[in-house]
Amino acid sequence: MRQKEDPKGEAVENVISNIKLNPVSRSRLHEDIVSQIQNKIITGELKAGEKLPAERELAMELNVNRATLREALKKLEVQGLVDIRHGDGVYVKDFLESESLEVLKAMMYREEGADPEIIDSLLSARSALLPEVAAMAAIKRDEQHVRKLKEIVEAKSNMPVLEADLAVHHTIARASGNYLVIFILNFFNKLFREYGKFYFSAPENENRSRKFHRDICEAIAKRDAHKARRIMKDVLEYAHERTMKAIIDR
Amino acid sequence: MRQKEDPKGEAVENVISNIKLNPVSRSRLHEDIVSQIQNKIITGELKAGEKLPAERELAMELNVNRATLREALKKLEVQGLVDIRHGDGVYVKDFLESESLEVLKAMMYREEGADPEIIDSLLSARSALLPEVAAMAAIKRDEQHVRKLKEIVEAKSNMPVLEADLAVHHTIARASGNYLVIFILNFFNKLFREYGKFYFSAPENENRSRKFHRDICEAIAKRDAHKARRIMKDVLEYAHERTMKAIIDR
DNA sequence: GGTCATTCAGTGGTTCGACCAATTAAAATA
DNA sequence: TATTTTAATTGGTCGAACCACTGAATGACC
Repeated sequence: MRQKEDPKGEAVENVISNIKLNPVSRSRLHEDIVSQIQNKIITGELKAGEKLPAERELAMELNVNRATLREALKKLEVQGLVDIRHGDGVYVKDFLESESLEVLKAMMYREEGADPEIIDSLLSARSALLPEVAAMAAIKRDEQHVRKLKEIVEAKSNMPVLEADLAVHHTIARASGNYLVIFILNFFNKLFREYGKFYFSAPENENRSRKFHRDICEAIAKRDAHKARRIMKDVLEYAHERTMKAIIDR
Repeated sequence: MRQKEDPKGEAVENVISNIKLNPVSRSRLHEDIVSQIQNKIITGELKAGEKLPAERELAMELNVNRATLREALKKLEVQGLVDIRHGDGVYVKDFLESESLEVLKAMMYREEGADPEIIDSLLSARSALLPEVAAMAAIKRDEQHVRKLKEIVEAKSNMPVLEADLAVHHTIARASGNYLVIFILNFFNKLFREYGKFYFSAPENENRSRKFHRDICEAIAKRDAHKARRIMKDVLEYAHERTMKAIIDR
């Protein structure tokens, strides 16, 4: 039975050989570690099922204390990126099984600039979900939501069109009365705030959005679910196409 | 300047007086702490903006070591529930502003039994999103996904029907090739694992699901997006109705 | 009296070294 | 050979210390 710590054991070779993690600068140490391991997992350098070196070893390799490394591992555990098993070891999980939007965000931001594949994912997901949300909103909305929509439509000349657009989407999500939808839409909007500039850089798209805001507001006010769904679907598919074109041409 | 630790200072009174956190049993200590603080935030006992006692104090109150408390706080930080400011303190955040699905899950699980409104939200959101995902999957799937679906369909007599159902949804999400959709579906599935029992308690629903798995697999294998969308839509609307009925009648 | 730079106690961040507890596999035993 | 025992490995907790940042009290200066 071991009684002493850090028995100066030679590198264990029955686990993945060497994952080349860099020693780290002095400040937000554990955050740097989180980023490093997160990136190695997301890029596939660390694959699902692989066992990380023991904490004592890994800490030494990173040139940090074990407690600091453990704080980093705890964060990665919450993000669903690693599985920590008492008495056994730390195992890499499949990051696509993660439900952490933090991880998704890390995937999106891991490349400089805009990753066309990720933006395409976002725009597709919006196109898939929002038409039905618009229909739900048309049915379940109350006067308060209609008032809010009209406010945005009327005030939007004083409002950047991207902000107005996000506000319209957000209000429609609220009007749908569905908690999950509100949550998901909040996340979509946070991402679209980054990427919407590619779409709204063209003036004709801005005009189209203004018209869209008027039309969807009217459809929801009239409780016309079918029309709301159609309007939303059309504008999102148009925006999808134009945004991808703008990104590829840039 | 302080040179010694734990200067036996009297309880500081310029922060929230006493949040009554219970000392904790010996195993998964930091997880118990996470749960306690999480609950206190979600129930509103700890309000946004409030400052937690200093780590050294809080650790003493919980009867745990400071390192253990810090691991718990790091997890809460990732969940977006607290804001840790070096040299200042730990502040409670507004959990409704969080984009962490972990937090949403904690909110859903905080009541005993099943909250009909939450389940209705979940089933509506599924009905809104998944038909389009099925259509996407029919177009973008490759052979690997078809093989996986057939495996599930054939093996599912040995598999609890709920697990088979979740696996089918998950495979379809992967086949869609849309990262956002995969993440969102993972989350839906984790919730539905809790609530699906209300639906599958009826044998006729289990049979319907088996047929659904066969049909959607076939439609996707044939790249028939229209049929896949229709099949998914029908089964989800049926499941929505039956599940809500089962819950209300229970 | 008001403004600014300084000081310093308090707080989170990191380090060290140790022991506890769960797991696994090798070794001893039936 | 099958089972039990043992010991090494690994994550979990502990406690004590020092480092680094923040903000408010202090005091010099205008």
